[in-house]
Amino acid sequence: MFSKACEHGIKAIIYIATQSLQGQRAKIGDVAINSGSPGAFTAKVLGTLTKYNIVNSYTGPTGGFDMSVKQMRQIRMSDIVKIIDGDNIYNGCGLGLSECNESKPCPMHDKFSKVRAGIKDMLTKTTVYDLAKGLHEGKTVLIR
Amino acid sequence: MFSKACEHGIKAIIYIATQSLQGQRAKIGDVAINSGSPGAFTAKVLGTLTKYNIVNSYTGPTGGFDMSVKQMRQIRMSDIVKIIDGDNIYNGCGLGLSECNESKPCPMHDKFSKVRAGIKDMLTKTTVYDLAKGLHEGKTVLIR
DNA sequence: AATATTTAAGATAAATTTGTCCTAAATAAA
DNA sequence: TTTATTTAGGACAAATTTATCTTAAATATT
Repeated sequence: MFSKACEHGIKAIIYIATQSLQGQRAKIGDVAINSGSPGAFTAKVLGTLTKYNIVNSYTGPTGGFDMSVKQMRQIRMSDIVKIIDGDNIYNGCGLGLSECNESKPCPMHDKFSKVRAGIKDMLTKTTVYDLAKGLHEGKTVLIR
Repeated sequence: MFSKACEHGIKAIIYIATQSLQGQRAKIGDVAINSGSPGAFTAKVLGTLTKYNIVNSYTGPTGGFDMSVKQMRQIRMSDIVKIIDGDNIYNGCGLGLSECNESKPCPMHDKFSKVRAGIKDMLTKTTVYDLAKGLHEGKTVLIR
């Protein structure tokens, strides 16, 4: 469904958000340990997300990553997925055709587009804050 | 969503089914041309699907692939996807955790499992015949 | 029986994704 | 100003997926 880069990116963002809720910046090492993801790899993904103002980064001692509550509430999972994996998941053909639409559909188009709409809807309605809250309250986990 | 192997496999199966509806076996070369997929690669996927009795293969002149109408009506897209891509799409965690369930869920579990159920439902309710019919009637296409 | 045609299957190659490593740049603190 | 710490980013490596190539096995036809 999502690429590994995207999975790691999402987990990292959720962890950073929970730390930010506690007034703490998260260093990439902490992020890696607490989100169960490879540090250097995740660092690159966070670099991309920083460029898009999804998360904020700071160099030097006391540096790390953080998010404002405003960011957490505004940024939707659909934004993050789109930045990392592109929008193929929202618009792409289920059978990989370069184009596929109502007027010239692939055999799965009708049924597939409904599923896709469901995914998009779900990701669009879910903010970083929504997910960070569950983790912060101990109702969900990032590692197993 | 699906791997390339799965996309090519599904397209190939749908093409073979339409040919079978016309009483014709499809050779791998025909399949490749008419489903827009790489022949040798798709041949391997069809080899796997043959092993699982999704499709029938015959060697020698007049050989090729075909499906009975009974097969087309019984075999669901979920069967094909499971054989090629495994059942991660039905049961896997959206964030890639090795385990993820109600009692110890990842932050996306609740919302993600609904989406997954939608995908599974769609694939389970769609048979090869359903899709082959649309292609056979010229309502859908395999190449663009 | 010989031949031509087709799938089967293993080896190999190319491309993409995932992951690591190392150096540079930024910056807080001593 | 020096030092230690952290992200940034390029080069590189490993793993996986996608795709090709070649030979063997099966089989219909002559």
